[in-house]
Amino acid sequence: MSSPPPANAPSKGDRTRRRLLDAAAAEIARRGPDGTSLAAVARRAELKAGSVYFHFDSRDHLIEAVLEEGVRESLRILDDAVSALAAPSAAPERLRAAVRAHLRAIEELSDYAMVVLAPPFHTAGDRMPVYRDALRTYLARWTELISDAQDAGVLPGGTDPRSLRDLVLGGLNASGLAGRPVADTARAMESLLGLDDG
Amino acid sequence: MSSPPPANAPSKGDRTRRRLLDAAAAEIARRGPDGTSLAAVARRAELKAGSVYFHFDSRDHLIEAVLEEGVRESLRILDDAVSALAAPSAAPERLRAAVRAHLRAIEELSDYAMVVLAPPFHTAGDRMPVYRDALRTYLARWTELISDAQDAGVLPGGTDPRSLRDLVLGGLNASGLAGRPVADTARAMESLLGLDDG
Amino acid sequence: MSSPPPANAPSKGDRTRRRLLDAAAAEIARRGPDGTSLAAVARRAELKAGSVYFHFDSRDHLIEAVLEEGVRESLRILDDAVSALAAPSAAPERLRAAVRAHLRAIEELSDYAMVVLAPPFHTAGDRMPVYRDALRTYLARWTELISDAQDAGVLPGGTDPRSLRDLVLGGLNASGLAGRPVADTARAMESLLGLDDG
Amino acid sequence: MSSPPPANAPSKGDRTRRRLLDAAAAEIARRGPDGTSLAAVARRAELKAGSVYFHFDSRDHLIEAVLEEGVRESLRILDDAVSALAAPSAAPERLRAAVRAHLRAIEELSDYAMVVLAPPFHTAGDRMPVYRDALRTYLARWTELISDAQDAGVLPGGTDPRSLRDLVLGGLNASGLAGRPVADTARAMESLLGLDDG
DNA sequence: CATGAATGAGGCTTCATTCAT
DNA sequence: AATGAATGAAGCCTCATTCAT
Repeated sequence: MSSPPPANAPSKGDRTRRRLLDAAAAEIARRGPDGTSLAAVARRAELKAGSVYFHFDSRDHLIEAVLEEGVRESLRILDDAVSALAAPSAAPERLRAAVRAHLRAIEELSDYAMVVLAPPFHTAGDRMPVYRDALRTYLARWTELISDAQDAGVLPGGTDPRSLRDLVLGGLNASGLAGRPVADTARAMESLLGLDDG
Repeated sequence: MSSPPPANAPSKGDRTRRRLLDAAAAEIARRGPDGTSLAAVARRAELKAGSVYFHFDSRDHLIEAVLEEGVRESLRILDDAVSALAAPSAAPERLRAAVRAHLRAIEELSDYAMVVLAPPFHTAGDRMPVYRDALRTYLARWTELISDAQDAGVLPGGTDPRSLRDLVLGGLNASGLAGRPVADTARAMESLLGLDDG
Repeated sequence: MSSPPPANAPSKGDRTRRRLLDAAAAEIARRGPDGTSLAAVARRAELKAGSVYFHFDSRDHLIEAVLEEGVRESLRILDDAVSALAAPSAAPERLRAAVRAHLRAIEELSDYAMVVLAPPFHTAGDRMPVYRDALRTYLARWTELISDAQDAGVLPGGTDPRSLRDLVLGGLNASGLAGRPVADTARAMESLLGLDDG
Repeated sequence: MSSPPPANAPSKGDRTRRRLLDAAAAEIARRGPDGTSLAAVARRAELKAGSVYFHFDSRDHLIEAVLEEGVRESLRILDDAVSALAAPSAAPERLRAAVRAHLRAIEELSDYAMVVLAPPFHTAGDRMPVYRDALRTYLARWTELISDAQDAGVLPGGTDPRSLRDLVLGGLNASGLAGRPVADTARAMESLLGLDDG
């Protein structure tokens, strides 16, 4: 017979769930949340549409899970990068690390990043509280970083840090989602932010 | 018995067409192109869904008309602003005028701007050549402005001007669409671009 | 001003009505009564759909007028041909004249014939009494001709003449509508009916 | 708890599919392919319109399946009848068997036959290649039979066998579809074709 | 006479969802 | 854990028809 599974191995159900999340992320990245049909996701995951309901309560719950996972992973990458700095580190240094982390997230998360960062998807937040809260946390973290940099004189004070944050994140996302080379984008943004040299 | 209409008065059809475009812009701004149903547009325009076909060939044609008008108007505002400068004017001056024009477009065009600038809508471009071409023209104009600014030493050379362009436009759009005060956004962006003083 | 029209000249309305009938016949011949839309007919007649209602009470009335005209003309051709024979003429001679007249009708009436003779259109008869009655008259005339030929010993007696009539007309119609050369069809049918030589 | 189904029992899906085909045949026979609405078919099959799509890709595919099945069954009946003759059998004998087979098909296939044989339905062939090909095969088989009969001197030579075939099939169809007694129609056609006695 | 504009009904199709198996 | 089958709502579109102009 088959040998017993290792202790922490993902069960069959876990693996199917993962396939569904990946399939949904791919569809959402290509067609947007509204253009994504359960049938298309199921097909991509090699399942029938009805079977999705064994793993998720509804189409919206599946989509929300994808969006939330995207933001949560982005936050993890961001926090890891900032934590990895020799503490205590200066605001500009942290800001530069954040810029790079954000771009790395876009690169590494592929479909999940596309799904999360494209601004118009934010409208989905209305119906999806878990996703909305995760996004708020992510943005709050950035607001802090920006605010600190303003206090340190690296960024212009007297401006709502959220405006600056949107300017920075919006720029990074647009460039990243357009497929510009990450190194290019990073260098240009760091130059604009006056973070050129260590 | 009714007095004759003035020479250039819009006909009843013209007025209905305009109502439809505005209604569609509002819906698209709120739900995205894919989330916009013909019935919702018609309801907003106080028409029945079937009547839309008297004015547009299909839902897609209507949506494309909205997107295209948004970009076209944005381009007009941009070109007007740059042309209004005392010629010949320097690259930085032109860039600053463009930044302000773009923000003004976001403000003035309201729904149409939202519709046009939100990056993910770009996917709609696949099926909508007229919109796609208009968008290309708009982006090309910006690439030029950026490139000139690079040549003038205001922006970092050695970077693909399209990366810089996406950074700038992406930032402005995100900030503008998020409803940040335009003055704030303008000041912050000009500071980042080193355009602070004349 | 314009000179007064000649006494019996068709009025403008008459001419439009004729254009509509011809256009409808063409559409019906190509797509069948159910596949024929008012818009298509109007387009072919270079009118707008709404204008049709000035000339006909409804789409069904227009279609019925076409069908009826087709049968009426076929009957005229048939009666003319039989009347033209040197009276009194024998049954076989009359039958041969009828066969040739029917084929000539198919040829000359073109769209109108196609419209009339294709059996499945008979279902339209349910809603269209004028057409149904005209068709009955036509079929009755043929039943007589067949019956006379049976009495004259040219066709097998002891068979319901209507069965024979359907056999003959069905064959002629199928061959004619399939576009077989009329001479071929006529010769073959006359041979089957034993009408080869005078 | 329920006893296991017999080996070759049709599944629930098979039975629904059959109900749909029958319902569609009935509708087509009564209103023609163009007059047949999905809703009407679904109602007759005691299903909702949308459910049809679980079994067929589109309304056109369903209709084509009906037409094709009608011709295919007719061909089977024809081939069975001719094969059943003591081989080798003479051309006239085969032709007589074919005439009777064709009439039997009209009788047995009921709605399916009506659907298949009514000439104007041929226009449907444009969009329906499977049906078109089946029909061609059927007609080709008849052309052979006719041609052989010509060679054997039973039917007039010097005439395109396809004209003769249309004459014969058109006659049989018209008479069969009009509901004439099959025995009457068979006797009359055999008399016309000179096939009266063995 | 004819058009422009609108309507309401109906048609085809997609889709999220349910449920028995 | 997954499928087969069905549903009902909704979406897009066509069309006969009406009516003011």
